[in-house]
Amino acid sequence: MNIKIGELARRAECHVETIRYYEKEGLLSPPKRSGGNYRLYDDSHVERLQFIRHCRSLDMTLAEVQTLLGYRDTPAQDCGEVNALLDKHIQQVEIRVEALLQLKRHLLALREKCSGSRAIESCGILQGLSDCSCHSIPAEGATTSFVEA
Amino acid sequence: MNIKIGELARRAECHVETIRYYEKEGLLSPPKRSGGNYRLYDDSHVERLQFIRHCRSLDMTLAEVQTLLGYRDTPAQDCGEVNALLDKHIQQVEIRVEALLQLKRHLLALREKCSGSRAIESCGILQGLSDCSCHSIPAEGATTSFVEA
DNA sequence: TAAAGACCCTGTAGCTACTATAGAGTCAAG
DNA sequence: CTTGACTCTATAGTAGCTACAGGGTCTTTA
Repeated sequence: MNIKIGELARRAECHVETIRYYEKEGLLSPPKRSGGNYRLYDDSHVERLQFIRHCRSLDMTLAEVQTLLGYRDTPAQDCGEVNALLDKHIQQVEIRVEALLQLKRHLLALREKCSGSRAIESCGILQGLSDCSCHSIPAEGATTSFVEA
Repeated sequence: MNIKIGELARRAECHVETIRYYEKEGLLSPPKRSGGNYRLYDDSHVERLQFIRHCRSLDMTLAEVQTLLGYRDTPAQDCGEVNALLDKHIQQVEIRVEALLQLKRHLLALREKCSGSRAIESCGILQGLSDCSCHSIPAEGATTSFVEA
């Protein structure tokens, strides 16, 4: 079974460019090529790419995905480290949720400061934004980035 | 009152490079220079930069900050649009929180699949990650990025 | 046989909001 | 006069792609 990159992309629901990017980053090993220099994939590539995309949809970094792929590739070990990686990832998500809820509280407090259609000069929101008394910066590790659809 | 960029950075609690970056991006207008070509700032710059940093700590994009600065610079208007911008921003935060909670549910479900220290081959988590049946991609606009401390 | 269209190739630049260098110049204190 | 703290510009890097440009390949149809 030899499929070209477009078909692989369709089966894993991702862009062709993303596949080439993963190859460049070492998550997918360079596949064999056709006479016309087209990349040729088989079922194992489909499965591996789906694994990667699934991890990405769970918001893991490519480094985390690399680690998991490494575990997959050495089946002799036990999977305690897989569990640990996932636990750590869940914890990071929890931290982000907390940071976002804190952020929302700040935004709502700010929004309270102006409810009407006042003149810009007396707008409580703009004034609140100039006031730096609550200038707290969210905790580190609070950064998110999601795979796009 | 003429302060140099380092002092401005100290007062707004941000990096010198960030200030130069904001100038390049048009959020701060180029200040006057000293004989030795040093940037010289005054109180209005301090206030404007604090405004920007406050907005950033609330996770607004630089484009949103630009818009708010624009409103500030035209005090004749009323501030209905300021309220609208903030409402939209709050809504985006809510969407992100929901996406993250959904993500956490997925991760916890995955984590349930393996609790022991089994051999890698039979690890339920790695198997779950290969299975693409729940391959849902988080909603757009779910991306977060925070100002770092 | 030729041309059109769909697909593929490499390489590079762009996105956000900075951060981090390199290599040079300025300025005040000792 | 030298040291050290500060500043300047310009450029490259971060994550994870995405979007070209400028070509080549393959299949189908006229």
